Amino acid sequence: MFEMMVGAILTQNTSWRNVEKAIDSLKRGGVLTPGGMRQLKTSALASMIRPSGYYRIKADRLMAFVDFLWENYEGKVKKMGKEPVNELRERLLKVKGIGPETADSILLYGVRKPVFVVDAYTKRIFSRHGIISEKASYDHIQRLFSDHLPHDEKLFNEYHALIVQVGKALCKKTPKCGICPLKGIEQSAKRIV
DNA sequence: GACCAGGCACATC
DNA sequence: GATGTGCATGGT
Repeated sequence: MFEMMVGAILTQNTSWRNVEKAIDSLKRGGVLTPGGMRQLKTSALASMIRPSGYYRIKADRLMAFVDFLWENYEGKVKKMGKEPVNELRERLLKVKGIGPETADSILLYGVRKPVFVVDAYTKRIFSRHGIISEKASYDHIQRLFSDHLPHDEKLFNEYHALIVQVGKALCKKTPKCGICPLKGIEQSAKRIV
């Protein structure tokens, strides 16, 4: 689903609320498709996604991704989804502006592959519980989940959604403030490790 | 008005 | 290989 892939890039270090405004503007402009977006000038795209912040950089990144889609898959998300996950992930990571989290979001939410997405919330929650180190690498954290959970797209999708939900409610300033709503997930977190 | 948000590339040491 | 910095808007 192209919209989710665009969202994955726009949400880089940005709240989803602001991303929605940008997505709406793309929808209204009728350019929320690989073909429509490719027709745009980068500057025009940039002004449409302004509310999502870092708009000049993100316009470049979106264009790089759309070019990638056209150069390799005739602009078809479906065709991209047919490629084996590991190969696709490697290729996505080579696109400028797509790092591990964005690549994995595209794989999970865009083409429904069972890939676990690690984000700031995941790190914050699980490191605060002493389950991972604060400076654990992306790959390390991902492997932790990947090795202990069944590879099920729906499960990963839901699990990530729950992490985001808890993460948002989580106190950001004082790691040990004691009022964070985390007690409930502690058991489930430990169970998978 | 300060601080933060579901990253990433690039420069520098 | 680790660490620092720029990118920018909108909500609290």
